[in-house]
Amino acid sequence: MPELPEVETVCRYLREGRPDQPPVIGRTIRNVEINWERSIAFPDADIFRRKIVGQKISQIGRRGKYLILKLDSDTLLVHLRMSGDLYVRQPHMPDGPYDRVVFLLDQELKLVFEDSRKFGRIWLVDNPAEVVGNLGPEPLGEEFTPSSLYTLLQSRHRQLKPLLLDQSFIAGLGNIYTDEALHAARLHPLTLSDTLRPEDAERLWAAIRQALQAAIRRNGTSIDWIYRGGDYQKYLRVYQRTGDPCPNCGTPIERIVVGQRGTHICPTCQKLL
DNA sequence: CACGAGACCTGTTCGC
DNA sequence: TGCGAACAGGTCTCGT
Repeated sequence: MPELPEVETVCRYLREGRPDQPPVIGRTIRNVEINWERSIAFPDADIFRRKIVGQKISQIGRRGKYLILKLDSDTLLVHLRMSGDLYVRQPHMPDGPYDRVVFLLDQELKLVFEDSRKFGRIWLVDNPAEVVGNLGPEPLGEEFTPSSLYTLLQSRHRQLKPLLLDQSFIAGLGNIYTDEALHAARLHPLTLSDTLRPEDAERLWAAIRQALQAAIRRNGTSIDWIYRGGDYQKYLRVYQRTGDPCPNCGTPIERIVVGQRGTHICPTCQKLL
């Protein structure tokens, strides 16, 4: 499900609430149900339970695709991977078949980690850098500039798409927004990173920021039945639009495979340099 | 260092 | 209709 815009949306719902979901800030974790132990990456499930019970959630943030919940004395990190979701369930709402970890809060509220494919992971650590310390820059942050991207691209000799998906290069891009950004920047996904000129890097920089910001404004992209809310899928230019006309030139969008990931390009607009 | 394959999982869709 | 293959928003590990 989630890339940066979807995680940002989940983060905002947890922090600020939404019509069917009260905010989670300030609530105390009274107990935890762990229905799939491997969802807990660290520490072991019994230690996790013992440490987390009684702690209050004081802040909620995001780094790359990680949700970061500050507790009284530890930090809870959640990565939703492919099919995860994290949201508050009210007493009248039924349990679901994919509830992997359920945090029981005050007032019969539950913070539910739902994850059909079981790829998602949760950490409870003293220092969040233990988990997110190796991430690359935040693409919407101030330190990410056209020239910093150009320098980073020059420092590697890799195909653009796998490089943009590498979270230690830039944090937060996934398959959807990488395809969207490369198309908007008119760059072929197999282009080698150190062949870009400064103006190519600047176009890519702008395309990445634009795609992420526009998707956040639409509350993210909903492709499966799993994700509730966002509607950026209506505005996708190439992702899962194989055969549809390119919004720039009308050429049918093609699907190729790059680094074992389905990849969507316009063969006219995105020429290999 | 760069790259490809395989693993981890379950559910849906596609093709015959 | 049925059934296996292919595919899905992610990341890690291993071998070359």
